[in-house]
Amino acid sequence: MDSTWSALADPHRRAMLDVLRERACAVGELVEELGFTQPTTSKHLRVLRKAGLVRVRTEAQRRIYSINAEQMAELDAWLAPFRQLWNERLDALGHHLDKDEHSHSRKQTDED
Amino acid sequence: MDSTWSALADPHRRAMLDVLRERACAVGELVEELGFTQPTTSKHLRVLRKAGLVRVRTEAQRRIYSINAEQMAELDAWLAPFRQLWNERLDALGHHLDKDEHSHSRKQTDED
DNA sequence: CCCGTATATTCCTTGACGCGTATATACGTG
DNA sequence: CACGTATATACGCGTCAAGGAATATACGGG
Repeated sequence: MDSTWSALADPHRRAMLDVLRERACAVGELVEELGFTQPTTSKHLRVLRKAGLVRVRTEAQRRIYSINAEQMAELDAWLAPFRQLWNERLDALGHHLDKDEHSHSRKQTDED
Repeated sequence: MDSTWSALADPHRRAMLDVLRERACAVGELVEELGFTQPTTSKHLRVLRKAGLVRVRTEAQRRIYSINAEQMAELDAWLAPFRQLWNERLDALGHHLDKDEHSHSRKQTDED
């Protein structure tokens, strides 16, 4: 899914997921815990909900949000084929430690 | 890292990573394979590079891009604590299949 | 040194996003 | 039904990212 990844692009939303991973929370608890305003929190929760990353359970006036593990599993599913790459790399490091003369310690990725 | 996640928010860039996972590619090959224009491809590659998700190797005029497995591993590291959640869920399904009366089959996430 | 190939960058416009403020809706209580 | 609590939404604004077209840079060959 596309909205799933764009939902994770925002660090605030990842922080919310980190909290929700510990326990399901009402909106007000997230507001207290993270310090965002209530409308902002609700709007981020809406994005997470549309992305399928969280689900809601209504409990009187309160909305209890919790992680939707299945959607998180989809993220993991996309990541899974890449996992083989760093396993190979770790394996390679074990075999011939300095074959690439530590060239990976050069920072060539943030040359801006 | 923050730029790492925002880089993945774009489906084009995820597609590029999917290609690069199979084999390292020059820019031109990515252009052919994915059908984006050359400037667009270069710009997306720049984002991926700044995010640390790919690295470049210069080879005459061509720039060979490849996955940076270490940064992908960081994504996996963030995802890891959540993995426990769906393992628990799968485990729970195994033990008492319909304890939550299949409530997770209701789509309450895309109510927009 | 000029040229062709390969790639990066700039400029510009447009659309999406996040925040804050204000307001609307839902729910329980007296 | 008026009220307070809890949450969601609408609006206006500033910022930012993406795409297209044009241009600039790097490299190798004759």
